[in-house]
Amino acid sequence: MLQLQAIRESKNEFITALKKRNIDAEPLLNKAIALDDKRRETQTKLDSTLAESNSLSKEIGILFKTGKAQEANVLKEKTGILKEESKVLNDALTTVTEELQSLLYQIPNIPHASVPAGNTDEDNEEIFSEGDIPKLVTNALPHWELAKKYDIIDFELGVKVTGAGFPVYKGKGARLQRALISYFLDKNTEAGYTEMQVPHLVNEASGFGTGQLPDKEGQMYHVGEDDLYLIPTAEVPVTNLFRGEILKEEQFPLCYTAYTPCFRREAGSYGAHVRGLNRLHQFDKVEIVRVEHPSNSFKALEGMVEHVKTILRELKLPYRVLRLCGGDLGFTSVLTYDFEVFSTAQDRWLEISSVSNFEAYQSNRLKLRFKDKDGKRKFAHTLNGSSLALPRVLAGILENYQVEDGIEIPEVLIPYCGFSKID
RNA sequence: GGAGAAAUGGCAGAGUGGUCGAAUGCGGCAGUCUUGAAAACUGUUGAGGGUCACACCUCCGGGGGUUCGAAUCCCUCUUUCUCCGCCA
Repeated sequence: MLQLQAIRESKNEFITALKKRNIDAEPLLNKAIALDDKRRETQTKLDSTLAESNSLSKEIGILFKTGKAQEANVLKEKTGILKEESKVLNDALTTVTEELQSLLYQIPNIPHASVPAGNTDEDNEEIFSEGDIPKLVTNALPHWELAKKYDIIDFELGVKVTGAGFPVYKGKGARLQRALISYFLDKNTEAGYTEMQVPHLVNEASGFGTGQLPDKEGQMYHVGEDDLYLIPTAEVPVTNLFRGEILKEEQFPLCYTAYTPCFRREAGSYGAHVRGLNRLHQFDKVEIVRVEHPSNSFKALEGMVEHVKTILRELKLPYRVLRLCGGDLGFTSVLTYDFEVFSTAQDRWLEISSVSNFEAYQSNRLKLRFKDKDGKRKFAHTLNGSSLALPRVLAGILENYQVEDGIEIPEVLIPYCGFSKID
């Protein structure tokens, strides 16, 4: 959520920047300022009404104590009127505050200067690529065929137990999954991230804190009976660990990593691009989350990008890094880098990581602040990234490492798997 | 799931209708003393709104109510603890 003060100070810059998201923000921002003016005005009126009422109450107390009941009763009538007034004003304040709040929820974050304008993923900007695209054997198979051939992932079993998009990993497939999780967590730990195990269900307040609610309600599974949401990413529980906190400056940076399954309804997705592991309702992901001093958040973002690169380099997967354009940028993000691995057998790029800086947008919702040297409270910056999402990494490995008589295991994973080939 | 108890500032813990935004202790910060540190002593120390700055307003788990006036009384929800039951 944007800060009112920032909107007031930088309205024109915000309007220009939000054009990159193809949004005409001018009416929204003007309305926000107008509502805030109204809110302040109402608040001031209410305050002075309450102040008058408070001082009268004190007088009444004194009058009763000194036995002047008659005079007290005269004042009581006055406070009665003030009470009516303050009730009306209080209702008006509630209304305008809620209106302002829901308006602010509708305004996305301001894209960074480096974010290219654009509408779709076609307009994303490739900024880096690495790794050779392997020459595969003739009759190379896509991962869903390989999964069947070597009996390591069973999509039909998942359909039987739950439904489409809930695969069952079997034997070496399951072991490879577990190996990847351990490997990612170890790499993140090495890089200074503290491993956490967090709940896989969150309450409504957490959904609001990181921005999944109110907009993306339909993307999360909701347990109505207990009013809880299945997490779509570890970002939600991990970032919300710090909801409402006031940090000390010397606590920065806070760096955490967590493995969780992720649950996404993916309403409306269909077609060839969602075959196999390409798009699932439940998948595994290892996430990294940072809470940073505002002066360091972009440096931290670059550091996260470099960190993810080292992992892909070790896995020897061909990948590229994209800077997302305004139209593709997530609602709460200022700047996002997507990592894509090349799926040779499908002849397409698969997104495997998304690394973002949210600046103060989430912090404002979370009320995640720190005290600076002058003792002033300011919003911290939050960042997160996948390091990494499992299914498409797995797809990339299966497809790119396939040989005539099986699938080889990337060298760094062999100690984790306990085998070097799937056959 | 049943029965009971509780929820107060960073923490501990007073406060049961009227200068209570809240005693006291610990912790934090600043200072005195000291070569330095510790100890001791003195001062200071919650959050939000509002203001140029004050004033002022709101907040004692959340919401609602009674009252001129609520941390304090009533209703309700949530959470925690104890006991019983069930259970990986």
